[in-house]
Amino acid sequence: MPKDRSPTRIQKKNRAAILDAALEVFSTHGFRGATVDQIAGEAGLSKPNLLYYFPSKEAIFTALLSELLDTWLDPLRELDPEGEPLEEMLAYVQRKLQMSQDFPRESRLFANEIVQGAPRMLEALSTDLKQLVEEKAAVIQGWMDDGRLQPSHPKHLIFSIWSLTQHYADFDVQVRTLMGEEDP
Amino acid sequence: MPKDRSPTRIQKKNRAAILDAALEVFSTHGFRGATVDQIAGEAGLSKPNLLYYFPSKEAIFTALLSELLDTWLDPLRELDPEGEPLEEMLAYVQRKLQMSQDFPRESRLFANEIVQGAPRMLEALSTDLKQLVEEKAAVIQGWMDDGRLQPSHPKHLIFSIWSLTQHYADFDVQVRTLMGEEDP
DNA sequence: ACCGGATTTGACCAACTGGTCAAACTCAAG
DNA sequence: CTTGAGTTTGACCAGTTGGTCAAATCCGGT
Repeated sequence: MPKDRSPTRIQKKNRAAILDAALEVFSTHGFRGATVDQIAGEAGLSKPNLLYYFPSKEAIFTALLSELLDTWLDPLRELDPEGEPLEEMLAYVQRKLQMSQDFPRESRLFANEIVQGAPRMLEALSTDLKQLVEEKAAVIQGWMDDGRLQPSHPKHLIFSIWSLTQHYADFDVQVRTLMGEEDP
Repeated sequence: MPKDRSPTRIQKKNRAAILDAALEVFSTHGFRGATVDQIAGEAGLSKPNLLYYFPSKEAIFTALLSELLDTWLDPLRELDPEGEPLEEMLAYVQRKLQMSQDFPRESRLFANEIVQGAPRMLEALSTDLKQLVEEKAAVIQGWMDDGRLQPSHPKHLIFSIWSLTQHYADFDVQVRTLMGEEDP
């Protein structure tokens, strides 16, 4: 256990390597499907060495989640209540799409976890995510009430954006298989 | 190993129970996350007893897949090349939505597998599914060429239908968490 | 060069997991 | 009731996995 006083150069490097490796492994095998050995190998460390930096597999996963959630929610967070409604919505879709394209592993990590009932993410979902969605859904509802945006159900509108933008990252294999080797 | 001559009453009952239990467990934990003991317990059998009916965990999964794939593809299969384009597309969405609502476990089973790279499904994807999609995409393309349907990319249109209709089944926990306890 | 904390590792463990097997039990047909 | 195939189970095994630990090694500051 390293002292909690200002992380060493080595600590910073290894922690980062571990989290990156964990993202890679967790996102392709899910929590249970991933093994500590696999993550350690991917990070270029031995298993005991990895467990010197994180007390448990669970801890790695948790650390990874909290590190990623903020980034993941940024596109929605940037939705500006003062902006032009349609413009804002289209820009949001754009950002979300970009996010899925740039960070497919993150997308799959969340997908994996949520499909399986989000046993290790429920708290984050019902606090951080819920609060943000509640807030932004209210903004969208306001736009609809003002007649500045086609009326529909704000939350379901958000869900439809999520499903569409994340589909190509989460179901990448399926898309790739069915599209053959054509251009995007 | 039961003789392959006409299954017994008990064989039929137990095989069905096992497949149902397997669907339940595999769909919520993924292949690796599921344990044979769990499935056996859910089916009301002991582990060795379950393995008397199926030679391995892998075999259960495979049997489940081939049993389910046909049903799962039915909605698309029913798309009628002779029908009225827009009507047919809307009816397809309707059927697919109904399917996700009636069989969320099946949806999650596939989602789980595909998100993880479909290691045990690639063959089915690249043969059965690919053939069907190829065929129906051609039909849709025909409709578009004839100007009877808004032009777009048929396969991507299909993907968007899939992503939307399956989202509520696959990400059920997230939807439920964010919607609170409101009515659908 | 030396020291003490930081880092790394090989050996090890207990729990779990997929799977086996022979023995026991059930059940339908004669 | 007997019989033999069909069914069930307790005991067991080997491989994997998350995690521990003491000993060894490395590294930065003096």
